[in-house]
Amino acid sequence: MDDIKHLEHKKVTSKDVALYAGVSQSTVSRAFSPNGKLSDQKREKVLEAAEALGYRPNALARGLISSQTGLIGVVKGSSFNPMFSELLAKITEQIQKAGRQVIYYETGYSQSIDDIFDRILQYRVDGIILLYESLSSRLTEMCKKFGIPVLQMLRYSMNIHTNTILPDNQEGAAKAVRHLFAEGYQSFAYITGEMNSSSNAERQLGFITTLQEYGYVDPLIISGNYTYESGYQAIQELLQKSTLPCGVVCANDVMAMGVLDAAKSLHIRIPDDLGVIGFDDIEMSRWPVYQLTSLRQPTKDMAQQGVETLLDEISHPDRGSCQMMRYDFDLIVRGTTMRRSKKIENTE
Amino acid sequence: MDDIKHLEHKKVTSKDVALYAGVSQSTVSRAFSPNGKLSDQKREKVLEAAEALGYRPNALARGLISSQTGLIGVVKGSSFNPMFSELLAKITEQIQKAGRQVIYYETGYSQSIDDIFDRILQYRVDGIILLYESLSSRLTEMCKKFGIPVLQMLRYSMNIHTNTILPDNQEGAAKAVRHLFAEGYQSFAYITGEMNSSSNAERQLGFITTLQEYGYVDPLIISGNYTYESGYQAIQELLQKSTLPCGVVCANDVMAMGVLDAAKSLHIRIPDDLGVIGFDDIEMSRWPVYQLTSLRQPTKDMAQQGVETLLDEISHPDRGSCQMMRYDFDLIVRGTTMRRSKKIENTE
DNA sequence: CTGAAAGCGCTTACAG
DNA sequence: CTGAAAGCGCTTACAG
Repeated sequence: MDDIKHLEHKKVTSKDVALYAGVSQSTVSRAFSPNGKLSDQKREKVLEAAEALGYRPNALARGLISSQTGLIGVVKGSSFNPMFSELLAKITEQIQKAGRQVIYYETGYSQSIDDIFDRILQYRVDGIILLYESLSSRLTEMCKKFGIPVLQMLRYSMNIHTNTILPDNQEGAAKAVRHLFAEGYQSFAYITGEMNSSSNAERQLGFITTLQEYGYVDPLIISGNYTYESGYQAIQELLQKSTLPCGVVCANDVMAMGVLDAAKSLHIRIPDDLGVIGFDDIEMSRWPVYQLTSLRQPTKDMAQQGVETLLDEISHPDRGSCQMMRYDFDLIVRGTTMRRSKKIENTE
Repeated sequence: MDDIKHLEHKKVTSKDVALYAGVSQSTVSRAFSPNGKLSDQKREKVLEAAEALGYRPNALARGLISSQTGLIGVVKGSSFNPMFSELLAKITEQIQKAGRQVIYYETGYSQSIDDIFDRILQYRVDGIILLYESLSSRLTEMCKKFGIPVLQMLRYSMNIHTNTILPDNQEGAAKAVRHLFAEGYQSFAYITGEMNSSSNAERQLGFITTLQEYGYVDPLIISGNYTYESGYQAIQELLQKSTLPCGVVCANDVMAMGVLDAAKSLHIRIPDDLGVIGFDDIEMSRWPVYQLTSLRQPTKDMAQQGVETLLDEISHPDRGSCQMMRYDFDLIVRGTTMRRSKKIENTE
């Protein structure tokens, strides 16, 4: 029993450390405060005592009194897309680096986003990041009332004024079209993602308007839903309504792979008869069997800039900024579109 | 200016609500406590006032006094494997359902796991879940001192006594071998994952011991590292050292896909000449081009049981349990191994 | 440079 | 059933 009691010095407080070090409790507090002024001598004494007792300042008590909890609420929309996990990882990294913590929520299960916000606000987070999840005006209002900055990432909500970070979907699609054009395709098609996705809408718009610049009106649009199966099936409609060779832009990589696999089974030559581009540049795009040309989101930049912007707003609550920041896709060119470049290579 | 001040009734406390409702502050507190006894009449009054003022109890103050913060620290090892993201999602779901919050950390970046634990402990979490991350004995000791229960998932640390949840890797590999045997393969190979992975070690062991039961000693083991490329290359060694037909067990699906793609390029017939099984049952395994037989981890059960076990330990800190819980893989049979069953189908 | 004291927003015995 | 009061573990003016 004595042993156990000896081990159980769990709840060590600044008072205990003060007693042990022979200083006041305020001095202990100062030793652990970033901006606490203290003589080096005393600080060392306190730190030694703290070390000996296994003391760690209680972040809750700290947060309660200083009204900075160090907590950032991160709410992720539920989705199978690995890009979101990647972005979550990078956001987490940035927040950790800044000495803050992520309090994490995922929507789409039992909890509605309203319930989640209710909880987040109870924990008095310093700020909130929404990852692929949209914000209602009611919630925006609530955050404003509580003075909590919000950052939206990857999703755009109409009439909601918060800082927002998005890839430049329209320009990404434009890059895709220009590339296909440069490779010599003269017929074009776009396979859509889900209809309620703002990313899809912007990509489709970019596809259409860029083709208009080249004099193509009313290009072929085939309905998909971001799944492999929908890409696999899209090829039928494509063959009916378009002539080969054709350049196809898919709203994501997974669909593009469906297109490629279906095309192979029909002995359609890639990239000669069919050029294919996807969005996201997922890991598989590099695989020898696919060699898929794709548009990659600059997740690292977005995460970095996003966290920086949020932290900036936290330290300057006065300026209620609401910028929309767009980030360019990188076009990663691979075998599924290298029609002309390949030919040149071959004839050299 | 008046407008702004009017909007800025941010920090509403229980005191404000008490004043508004004409009751004492303790009464307000009771109205929001799960086990606070209060007359329905007063409760209603308080809830109305709270609603009117936009009051939310401060979880930090609550945690400070009740020494239950409602926070569960979740630490995920950095990895590209989408299975971990899936498990994270399901763990998060369970924790949310239980009315607690996830405070999330990811290792592998700048932060060492020691630093992460330092932060976690400052936030006085009620418990910690380690997801594919191993625990040192120093940290285990520390958590014990603080009285914080720890659950390990997907990784086994020697001599570390905490509750642990793992898939039954050895039995999973055994299932794979038995299935290949039933499908008529008489030659076998295993392609390994990374050497420091306990999952790989267990799967390899299951592969070898099960074959021994069938009288096969010293089966072919080919080195891989969980990547597509390593699977793609493994086929060369396989063709040199084994005879077709051969049944191949791969330590994960991604490698299995490398094997399949390489085999196709060499015109090896699947499943007649080569049977292939992977682990994880990732989304792509279902794709028509792969139709990969795979072993699926019961992530939902593991998440459910894991969170339940942890919460149980939190409410009963006395019994310092340290169980190892194993979960069976489900064998999902698809085209890459249906040798005999396929033949039967064909001849019918 | 340091200590005594007030207070952050709650919960919970303790009375009545 | 309800209120007054103590206290959770800190930070931070306020003195000295």
